[in-house]
Amino acid sequence: MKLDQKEVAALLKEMAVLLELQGENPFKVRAYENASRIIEGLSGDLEEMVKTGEIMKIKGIGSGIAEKIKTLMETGHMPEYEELKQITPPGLIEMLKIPGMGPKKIKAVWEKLGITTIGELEYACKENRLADLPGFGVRTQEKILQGIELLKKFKERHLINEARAEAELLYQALKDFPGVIRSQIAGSLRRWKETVKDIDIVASARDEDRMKIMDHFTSLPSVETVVAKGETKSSVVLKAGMNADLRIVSDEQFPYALHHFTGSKEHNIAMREHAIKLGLKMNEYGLFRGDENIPCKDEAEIFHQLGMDFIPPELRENMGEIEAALEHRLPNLVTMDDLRGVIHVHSNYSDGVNTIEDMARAARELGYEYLVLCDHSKSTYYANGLDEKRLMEQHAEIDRVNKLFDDFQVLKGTECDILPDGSLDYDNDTLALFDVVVISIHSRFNMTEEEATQRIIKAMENPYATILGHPTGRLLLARDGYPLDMHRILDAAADLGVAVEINAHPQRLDLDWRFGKYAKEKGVKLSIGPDAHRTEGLLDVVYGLHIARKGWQEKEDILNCLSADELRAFARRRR
DNA sequence: GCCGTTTTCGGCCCGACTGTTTTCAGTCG
Repeated sequence: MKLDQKEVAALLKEMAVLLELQGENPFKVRAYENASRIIEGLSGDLEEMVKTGEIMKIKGIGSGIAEKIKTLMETGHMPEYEELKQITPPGLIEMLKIPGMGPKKIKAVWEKLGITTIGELEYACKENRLADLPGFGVRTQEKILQGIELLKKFKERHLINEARAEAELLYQALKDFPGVIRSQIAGSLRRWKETVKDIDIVASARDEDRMKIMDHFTSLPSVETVVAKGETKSSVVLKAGMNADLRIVSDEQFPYALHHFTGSKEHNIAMREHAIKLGLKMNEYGLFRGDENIPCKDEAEIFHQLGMDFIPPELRENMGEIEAALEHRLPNLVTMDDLRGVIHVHSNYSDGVNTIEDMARAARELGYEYLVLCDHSKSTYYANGLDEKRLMEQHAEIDRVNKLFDDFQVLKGTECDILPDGSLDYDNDTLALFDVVVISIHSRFNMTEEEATQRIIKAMENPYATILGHPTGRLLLARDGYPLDMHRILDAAADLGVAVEINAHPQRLDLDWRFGKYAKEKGVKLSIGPDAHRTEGLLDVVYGLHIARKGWQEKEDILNCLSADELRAFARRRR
């Protein structure tokens, strides 16, 4: 039975949830959560590592979990998991999503009242049956009902561009409000996670100003309901359907609070464990030796006090960044200023809104040196893909536009479809006309993992393929990608010298950043592509850039950092 | 369940807020 590491990771995560609902030792629960994350981010052959026992050398995986993974990979079963699954009604897992319902309360309503679904829970609240349980009361009951309402009304996660827009509104309303000294957006938004659950903002102020800032925050026009309101922390639900938290600390405490609320939780735990090793204590208010705070004026000083280089927020996922910071081998992450060209945009020759000239002017305006125009190929008839005849017209238009500038150029590219059998949508004579060929899948999503992986590898073997576009085809919060063995794809990309796209559209962000380190280890070049269908879409590059940073990418790893001529040469060298 | 520059046992990050309690448990991040 073949299980990939994603499936093993998912099973370990679920194991953690099941154990938690059984009231197991919280540290045991954490052990499973950690193991899940480690396996998910593992680069290397999991099956091999399990077989050789190599896996136990990784911090966080001991004999117990290693043994369970071994059994799972050999037999396809994990008896402990299956037993727990047997005795745990699935509705209990759903209940964890209700704000205010944790494992203890769920266990209580299950054991005392026999409640196993959210529907039953809602009914029981309305019948006033929860109020008499020990540790519960009328207020608890109301809160749970409210939580169920919120759950029904709002999605759990939000796209990064939508959350950033809301966060920016709150931040603008707060940053110059009287009494606010420093303020910043923190949380997963600052770490540039591809989707976010809520918005976190940290501010500093004098004690006597705090309450009026909280009053201001909780009564902003985008706020729908106030969930909690205290002197240091307030929590609201926005009309846009997401939660937002504001924390206020003193200005001396601001750097520590900013670090704390930037997270991730896993990163913070690991940081504190490291602090303890140095005889220090760390929390959101300071870095303490005994009772004495070690003063730090910004985040960088906190890291330096702990013997580390500054860790950029994107890397704070406890996926090796702390060790790297201690050994002074953090990557020098790629920046917006390093990007010289925009790769992968559409024009009105296929399904874009704007003309080639519009797109070129907009890209030039943003400071880029070149644009790689990649309209669709002939099979994507729904997107007005170009047949050979219209392609010639388009190339003539590109030549015309290129005469308009002496400091900017449009390169001839295509987003050429990968057909179901892995061949490309243009013949090689036609492909030879392009400077850059992006190849992507837009049809037949329902293949098996093996078929889809083969299909893509075969397409990459074509010597005219330059970049694999949006490799999984996922649409965040809407559609999973087709199943792929991404490690094999990246291995093949490395062998063949094909680059892989980080599609920067906020609904894609595909290649997933979790594969960034693996791609880097293998020497696969990545390309940041906004996939823009109108001039405004060029701004999406920023999302792709930060996803690249999250995947540990440096300037040398990114195709967009090449000059136009270097990019042409990159494409030519495998023809 | 994991881990060890005191340790193979006894710890395991830390604090705010809420609601149920008269000093604390549960949840959340």
